[in-house]
Parts: sequence; structure tokens; C-alpha cells
Amino acid sequence: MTVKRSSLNEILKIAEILCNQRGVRLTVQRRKVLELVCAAEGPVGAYEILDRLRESVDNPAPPTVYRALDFLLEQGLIHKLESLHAFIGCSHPSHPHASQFLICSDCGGVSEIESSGISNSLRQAQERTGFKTKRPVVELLGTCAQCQRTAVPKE
Amino acid sequence: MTVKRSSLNEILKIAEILCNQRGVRLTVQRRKVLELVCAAEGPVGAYEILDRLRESVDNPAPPTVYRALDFLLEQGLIHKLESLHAFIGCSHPSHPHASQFLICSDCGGVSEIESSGISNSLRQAQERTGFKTKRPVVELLGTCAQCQRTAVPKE
DNA sequence: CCGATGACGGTATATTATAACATCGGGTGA
DNA sequence: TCACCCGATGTTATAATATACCGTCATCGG
Repeated sequence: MTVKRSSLNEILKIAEILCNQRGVRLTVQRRKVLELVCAAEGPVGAYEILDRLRESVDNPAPPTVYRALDFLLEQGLIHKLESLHAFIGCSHPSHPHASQFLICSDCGGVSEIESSGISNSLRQAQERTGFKTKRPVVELLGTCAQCQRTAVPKE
Repeated sequence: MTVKRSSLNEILKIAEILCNQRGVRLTVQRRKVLELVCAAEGPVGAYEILDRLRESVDNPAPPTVYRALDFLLEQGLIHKLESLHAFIGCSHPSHPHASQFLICSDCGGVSEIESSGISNSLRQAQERTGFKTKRPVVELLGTCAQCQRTAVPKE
């Protein structure tokens, strides 16, 4: 269910191809921001990206980062984690999809899952209500299996 | 599926009872903030609450509002809409539950639904992954049935 | 060449949220 | 009664997140 993360180079190559196919430009900044987001261990905030961008760009300002992030979001190359105000690389950008996120508050780790069960039930709810979803936000905040084992046994 | 919203007085009464049962204090500020959130047409931001609070409190500061909101969230009397940075009264505070929200970007309306299908599929995903959810965030951003009809027919 | 468009730089500021510390008030036990 | 604790509140300042706005530049199609 959990999707394996591709290597950075792989991701960048896919991104390049996708943008070409779609006739949109993966410019230097956009590419750099994508790289920073995907290279990160976990989710990264916009200002964290901004900081890391300082190493390769002269004096970047917030709009620079946000513009790139907006583009990458539109292209489905990254996701925004609303509950964390942070961004994370998409595990499988090649096809459009609705993802769900398991966010561990202990270790900070995030798993992107793509559960057909969840997608189906969401779709059914939409059919019942006539609501048309543009962007689904499904984020489960809690404790991952690993951290549950590591946790203090009693207390 | 959509839950009818109770009247303001009803809500306040229920809140009072619940807090008594739980041995927590629904103080004047907390009650006032709950009232403001529930009286609002749709979701309200913290600073919007702050503004409205000025009418009944001398010179309220952000922490006043956020503290009250935190309390109300803990007690399940309101919900936070992460994707809007806004708060909304809980439609059915009497029992613990996981809600989902349909957020219309056209009219700004929000429906709270409680779909067993969605809950079940989320639970299944948790069982598969061993993840333990403390707080689920399920927000569908899009267009409500009403606004789809109202929308420009072609374009 | 011209005009349109999209990307970018840069400044300022809006918006959302919390840190830190002082105070107050009500209950509890000595 | 008094000392004490603790939860709630007041107050100031600031952190963190996000966008408005405007000018410039490059590219592309006509």
C-alpha cells in the first residue's frame, strides 16, 4: 500500500518528461525547489526551502519559493500537507491520483498511501451529495507502527 | 448523510452539560468563543473571532482566542479546517466521531458529513499499516451541488 | 519590430500562531 | 485563617506562514 520513493535523479527525470509533455516549463528555480523538496528526509516548510535555496540562489525571497511550489503542486510533482504547513515530494507523479498521508507526530515521518478503499468511499460520498472535489485533503495524524513499538511500554 | 445543525442555544446547553460531565470548565471566554464560532454562517478565522470578541471583551489578544479554541477543539465542540485555517462548530458534539468536510470554494459553504464508508476505509488502511490515528483530517475542496448548478453553463 | 504572455526579482505587508511571563482567583489542606 | 497550588487569564512581543503588488526581462507568434 505504501509506495516506495524513487531516487532523486529518477524523480527529476520524470518531472522533466512530464513537463515537456504538458508544454509547461520546468525552469531552473522550479527544478531546484523540486530537488530540495524531494531530497529532504520528510516534509519541509516553505521557509526551510528558502534557507536551503540560499546556497544556490543569490538572495531568494518568499515569493520565489511560493511560486515554484505553486507550480509544482499544480503539476502534481509535490503535495502540500495542510496540517503541517509543509510540502513533500510526490511518490508517484506519473499519474494523477488522490493520495492520503499518514503523519507520525513522534518521528515526523510521513507515508503517502494510495488506498482504493478510501478513494472509493470518498467518491461515493461525493455521488451522494453531488459535491465535486477538486482537491482532496486526507491526512491522518497519529503514531506510526515503528514509533508505537519504540514508545515507552507503560506509563 | 449531512447533519442538521442545532440551534445556538441547544449547542451551548449541550456544551455546558458535556463539560460538567467531564469535569472541565466552560468559562465565560470559552463559552463566548464557542458562541461566536457556532453563530457564524460558515467557518471563521481566529482573528475574525478576535474582532467579534472585541464587542464583549475589553481588549482581547490572540492568545485569548487561541486558548479558547484549543480547549473547544480538545472537547470536540468545534473542528479546525486545516485547509482554510478556520474553525467551525461541531454538528453533533455529543459523541466522539471522525468527521469529513466538504468545502465549497465558490460559496464558502462547508458541510460536515460522517460517512461510515469513509471511516471504515480509513480504519482499514490503519490496520494494514499499523498506524494509529489521533486526529483524522479529511477535507474535500471543490464545488457543492448548488454552486455547480448556479455556475456559468458554458465556458 | 510589436505585443502578449509567462517567469522572475524585490519590497512590503498581511495573516496565522505561539513564546514567555505576570497575575488572578478559587479550592484544598494545615 | 492562611499558605499554597493550579488552572485560567492578561499582556507584550515575536515567530512562522503566505500574499499583494509592481517593475523587468525573455520568449514566442504575428
